[in-house]
Amino acid sequence: MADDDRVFKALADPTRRFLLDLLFARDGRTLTELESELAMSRFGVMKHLRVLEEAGLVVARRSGREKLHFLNPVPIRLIHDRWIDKYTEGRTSALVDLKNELEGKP
Amino acid sequence: MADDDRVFKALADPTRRFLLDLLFARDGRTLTELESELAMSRFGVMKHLRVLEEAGLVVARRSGREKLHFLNPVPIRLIHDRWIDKYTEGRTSALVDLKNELEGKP
DNA sequence: TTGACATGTGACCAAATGGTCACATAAATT
DNA sequence: AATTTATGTGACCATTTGGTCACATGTCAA
Repeated sequence: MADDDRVFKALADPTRRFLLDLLFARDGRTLTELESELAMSRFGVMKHLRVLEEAGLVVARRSGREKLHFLNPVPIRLIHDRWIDKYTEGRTSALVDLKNELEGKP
Repeated sequence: MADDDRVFKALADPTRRFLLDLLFARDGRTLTELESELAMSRFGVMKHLRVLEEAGLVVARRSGREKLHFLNPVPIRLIHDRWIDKYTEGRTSALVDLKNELEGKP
């Protein structure tokens, strides 16, 4: 499976996106801590985290008997740049407006 | 299922992303035309197009015996703005640099 | 060192997904 | 009118997915 496909598939599940949101709010959480935020058994969360790890969206480090999970936004940036950007171009943003104004364009 | 979840799930399949790419390159194609670009039966393509339609990524219009398919990038923009943007911020772009410079920030 | 705690593995299961086919209908062509 | 062309529906099937559980291992604390 291609890298970006793994990322898209990892993002396709709402539980996994919620896990990313949790890690975005605060990094370095343990499995049990993440489990406590979800209405799901520890094993379900483990599987989801594994999918996220294989997509490179989460990086984990073992510390004693705990496993600490960290968010890695790089894959999201990659699919953004290589794929999504193409479909979201063409909108004038405030910044682009500013730039055009400075350059004397209408 | 929530709207953005439908979009993420629709984007999770490489065949469907390829269909979007085809429609991005040229709009208004018929089912048979799209089928001819894929190593898959017409029925498989129909199912994928249906998923894309239900996510709002493709809009179709019947014309005689043909069905014309059009790309609608709005849902991609929405998940971009509401979700992906959050993870892709923090990169200094040329435009942000310019804005900061104008405002006298370092 | 004994027990509690944190994580891991493999079996297992139901439901969703991705795909095919037989058949059907509607529209254009000849 | 007869035929071809374009699309639609429902049954069907294999595989993947999302989830549980029993059990096992490693690590910290009393």
